[in-house]
Amino acid sequence: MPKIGMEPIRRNALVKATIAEIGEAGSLDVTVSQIARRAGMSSALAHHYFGGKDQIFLAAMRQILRDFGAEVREALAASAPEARAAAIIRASFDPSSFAPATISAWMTFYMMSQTNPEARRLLHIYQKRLRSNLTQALHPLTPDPGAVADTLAALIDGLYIRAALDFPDRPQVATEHALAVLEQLLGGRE
Amino acid sequence: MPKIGMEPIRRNALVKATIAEIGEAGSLDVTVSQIARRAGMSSALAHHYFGGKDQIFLAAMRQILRDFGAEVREALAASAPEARAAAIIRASFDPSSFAPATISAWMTFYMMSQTNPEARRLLHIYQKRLRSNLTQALHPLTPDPGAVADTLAALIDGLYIRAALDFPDRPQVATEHALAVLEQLLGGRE
Amino acid sequence: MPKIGMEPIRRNALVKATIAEIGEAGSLDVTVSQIARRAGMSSALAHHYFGGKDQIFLAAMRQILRDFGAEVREALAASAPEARAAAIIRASFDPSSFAPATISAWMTFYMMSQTNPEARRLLHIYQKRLRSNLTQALHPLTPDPGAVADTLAALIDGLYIRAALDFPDRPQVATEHALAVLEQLLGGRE
Amino acid sequence: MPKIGMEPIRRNALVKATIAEIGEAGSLDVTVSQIARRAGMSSALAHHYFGGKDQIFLAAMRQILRDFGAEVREALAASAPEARAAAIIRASFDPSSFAPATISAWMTFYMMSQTNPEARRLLHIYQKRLRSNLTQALHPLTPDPGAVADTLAALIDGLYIRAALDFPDRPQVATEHALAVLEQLLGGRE
DNA sequence: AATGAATGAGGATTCATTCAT
DNA sequence: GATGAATGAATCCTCATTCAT
Repeated sequence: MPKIGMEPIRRNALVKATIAEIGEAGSLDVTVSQIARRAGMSSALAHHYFGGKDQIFLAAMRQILRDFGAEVREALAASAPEARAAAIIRASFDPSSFAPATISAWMTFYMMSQTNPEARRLLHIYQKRLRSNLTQALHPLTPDPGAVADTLAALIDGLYIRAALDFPDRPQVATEHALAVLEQLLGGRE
Repeated sequence: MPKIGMEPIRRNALVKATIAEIGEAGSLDVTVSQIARRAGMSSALAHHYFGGKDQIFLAAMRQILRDFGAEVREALAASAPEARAAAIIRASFDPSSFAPATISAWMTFYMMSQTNPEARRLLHIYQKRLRSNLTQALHPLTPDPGAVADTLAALIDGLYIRAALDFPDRPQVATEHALAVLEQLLGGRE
Repeated sequence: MPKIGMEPIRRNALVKATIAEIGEAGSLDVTVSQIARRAGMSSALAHHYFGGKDQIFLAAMRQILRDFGAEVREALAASAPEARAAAIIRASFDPSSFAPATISAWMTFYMMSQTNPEARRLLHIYQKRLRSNLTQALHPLTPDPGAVADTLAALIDGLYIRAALDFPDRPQVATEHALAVLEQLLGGRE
Repeated sequence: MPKIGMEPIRRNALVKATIAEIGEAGSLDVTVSQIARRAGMSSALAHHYFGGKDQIFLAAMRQILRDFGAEVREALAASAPEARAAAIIRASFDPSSFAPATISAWMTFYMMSQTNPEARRLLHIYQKRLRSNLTQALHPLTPDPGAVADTLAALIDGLYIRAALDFPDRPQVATEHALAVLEQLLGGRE
């Protein structure tokens, strides 16, 4: 007895299942059937709702990006103006970003960006937003917030990849590292 | 007309073909047959020489790493002691590192590292070597070469990914950016 | 036009096709595609329903064993107590057991038993059942039904293999042979 | 530096290696390369000497049959006339016949007989010889040596298969069993 | 809304066999 | 006599995707 208004519930379940499944597999080598089974439905229905595997994954990635965005917004709202840049850094290395599923999703996302335009578009949006957040946060702290933001953004990405791939215990080290650099970059001014 | 001593030739051809094919496809979604065809042999022979697809790719990655290592060594040899850190940075953003094939190979490599132990081992070796090179180069320039090396290494990775994925024209920007940060990090001393 | 409830039909068709195909080939050197084609479906569907080639074959063997078991049961039901041992012998050499497909299946089954645990399990079950049937049938006829049953069971297997491999026309000879031995073995009592 | 007169040595090594390899694999699923490697030569040479995989295996089977024939001959020569039938039975269940390699070879041999004429021919020869040996041995003991020989031959095959496939420890049981039946079959006369 | 049924297309891998040296 | 080189052909299996119900 098909219910009405199931669509958002189903889509949500699929997104969650996708993230979980990718996390367990460590890569995108996950079948649509596996995802659908975990989400409690047939693979046909998954296709019905999303149109194809890529789009299922993209939806999952959008979710991850959305969650991260929310985290950043919260962190910013709770911080004094001078602490906002640090807050962004802390959010970037939040343990939730180091869940195996999230790491795998990011790697897959990077790979996909090279051939899938929609993935590339998404990635650009994310990067622009991060840069904009950083620039704004740095505004009261340095005469050239854009330059510092660029450096920090790249550093965050680099530290993330290294922390993710190398040593599962390095998120904290990465945070401290980035914070130290931030200080140093700003310190040059004083 | 089978000649003797073909093995190294074939292996080499396969490695080259793998890199080229990955470059065109933008991912590891390349069949062994495609690679073998481009290398001018049957897929069976490719298997015969390497044992499997993963090992073919790993051999290709080793080649890329080897090439990069050689480039760094050359750059170091040709530089005055104070210019060595800058030389490593320049080598890291050498146009050869931004060939689509190289970028795709790196992404694939990152992905593989999450599940394939041999890939992970390779990646660690590469990272250790880069850090060691940087530390040594920074020795005459700063009292804490290790810390600066860590920052630079992460920054290089971050800038590389961003340059690779975002804007195919940004290698130069990345170089300058990294060099500027280097100066700033060292400048903290003065 | 996919109907619902096809599974048992498909499985059945595959089992039949497997037996037929093995019969024609004289061995398990039959591709899943051949079997599937004969069963009127794609090889992918065959895999979907059975999971793999071995399991397809095992299902076919189970069918053969089941058919044989039914035959024995019928023969036993229709026989007077003193004639039951003879009935089992007759059933064992029924022409249906000498269909090329059945012979090939048995040979394959024997081979498989050496490496495949499930096949070995099945074989043991079959042998236990045969022995139990024989023992029960011999109960009223001899003081040591177990010993006679063992001899008869081995004799039946030996005669079967010889009849199957040697002379396609020997089933009858085998039956008579086994019946004569039965008499002799029991005659020892008198 | 190719030596002269290597042919018999090579052939012998290959036959031995084939038996060993089949024994380890438990089936004919052994590659020519494996066999050749174990025999210390290239697979090409194996082909050169035997022409093909089937013929390599057939040569191995001939060896097994020859060994068994020799064993029987020896046993017969060492026995008093009344003990010859028993000697054949004992030879048939000699531990050497239950080496995994031998068992697997026999199974393979049976399978092959169904499609390979040369294998079938070989099998017939073996069976005729066994029957002839048994008949001769039974001559002084029973008025119908042919009939008893047929029964014993079938029983031996049946017990062999059962002993081989079921319980690796049953050779002795099989021997005793066959000897008991022999006695009984002859006893019917007295 | 939901799914069981079904498949085409492909893909890694294996192997017996051939051949030039 | 001996082999490294090479491959064609095959085979199992997987999976995203479609469709009738």
